[in-house]
Amino acid sequence: MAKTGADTPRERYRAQLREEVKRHAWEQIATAGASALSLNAIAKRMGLSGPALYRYFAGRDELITELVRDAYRSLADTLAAAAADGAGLAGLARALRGWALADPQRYFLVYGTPVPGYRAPEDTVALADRIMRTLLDACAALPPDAPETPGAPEAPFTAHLAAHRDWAGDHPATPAALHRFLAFWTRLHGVLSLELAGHFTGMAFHPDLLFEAELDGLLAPGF
Amino acid sequence: MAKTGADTPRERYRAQLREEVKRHAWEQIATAGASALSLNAIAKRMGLSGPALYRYFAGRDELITELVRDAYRSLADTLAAAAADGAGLAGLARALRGWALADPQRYFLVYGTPVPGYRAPEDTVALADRIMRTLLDACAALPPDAPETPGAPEAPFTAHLAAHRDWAGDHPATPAALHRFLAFWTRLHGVLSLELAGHFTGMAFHPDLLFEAELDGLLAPGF
DNA sequence: TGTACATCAGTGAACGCGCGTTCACTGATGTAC
DNA sequence: TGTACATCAGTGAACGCGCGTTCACTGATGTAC
Repeated sequence: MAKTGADTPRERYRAQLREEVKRHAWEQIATAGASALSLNAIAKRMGLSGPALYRYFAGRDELITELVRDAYRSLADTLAAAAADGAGLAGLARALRGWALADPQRYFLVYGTPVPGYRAPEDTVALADRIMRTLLDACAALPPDAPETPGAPEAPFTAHLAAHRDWAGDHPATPAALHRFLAFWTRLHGVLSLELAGHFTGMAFHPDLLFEAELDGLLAPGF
Repeated sequence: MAKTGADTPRERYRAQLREEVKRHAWEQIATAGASALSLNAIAKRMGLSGPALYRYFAGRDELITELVRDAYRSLADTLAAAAADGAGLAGLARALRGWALADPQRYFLVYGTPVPGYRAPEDTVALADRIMRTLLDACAALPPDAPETPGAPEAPFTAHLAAHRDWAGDHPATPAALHRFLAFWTRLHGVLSLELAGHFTGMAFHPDLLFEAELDGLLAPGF
């Protein structure tokens, strides 16, 4: 009787085929980029006729939106699983890197160049929040910075965050933790996105060592 | 007699029209992203017929390549001008940020999500090198880190760079300077690209303050 | 267990679109004597 | 300064392509009695 989670053979088949479409979509994105995604091409690859897919997706846009949602969910789950396994901030960082390396175009679909017109559906911000909350938790869980040297002034941006912490909602993170979270996010994204985009090719160093070096800096007191 | 720089009226006109095409191309990219760039659409907007543009560009690919080249050149020139004005690393950072904010899609065309198949033409790596060299110069020009506390070990990644500095060619930068350059590049790219992609919207802090905070960290000894 | 009906997956044809690109041609602009 | 010729910008028609999407239809799968 439950409407959600109905499990007739037909519904199972539908869900299965939707998944297969998405698998092919990811393949196509990996090969030619997200802008080249085409319903007809996917159908052809699956041995179906073009219009068949309209039984499963309202159109190209819904498919892309679904892929974005899946990417967010996958990353959120990966980080949540790492956190549940007791990973600290360093563990989360490495989980993030692993996730990104596993499928660069999936990473870019979420954090890459935005298409000027595109507006992400409402519910993806909740998914993005889940990711940020997990990272923020780990930042807040770090041992607080050295017993405040009296007279050592807070970083100006940390002070600024104390006055602009609305976006963190009711999260009990200190301004310093918020600051560390933002540094964590932006620095690791910086290394990762340049690495994935191939901007380090031709340079002989190992990107994972640069990643670890940045991570080290983020874990240091005062970072 | 000089083949280059010939300046007949016709050649001036050609150059002028090529520029106009590129201006429209940038507008189109800013509105709908680089993947939506279309020669026909540009021609229409200029009041010309589609095939007319083939007098000026061999095709869509040559136009895009030319835009990439221009973007690289523009950034290289901007940084070189700042350096010539006596700007240090902080000044270069702010020049970079100004350049990126002036036209986000231009920034993304160079440092954004790569199209899987695309191979950048050979001469753009030389332009990318010019940019990196300017930044590397500024990193090398910083006062060297505090008189090495004896026993304070070098960061492992700095040591790694000492053994993998080929990409810096004959640049007389110390491994520490190379390391600082990479941190500079990746951290600022991290803040910038997330800001330009709109990932901070909804958070109430000022991105320029985060940028300055990261910059501060990069200028500190030991960063 | 068997028949009658409803549901739904998938097809093929079709529409309109915009794209990149080629080609033969017209008309204006510059050049040489 | 004037005429004859070459150069080149831009046009319009055309080709082939793949796209997203709609629609009427067939045939298989499930459901109810």
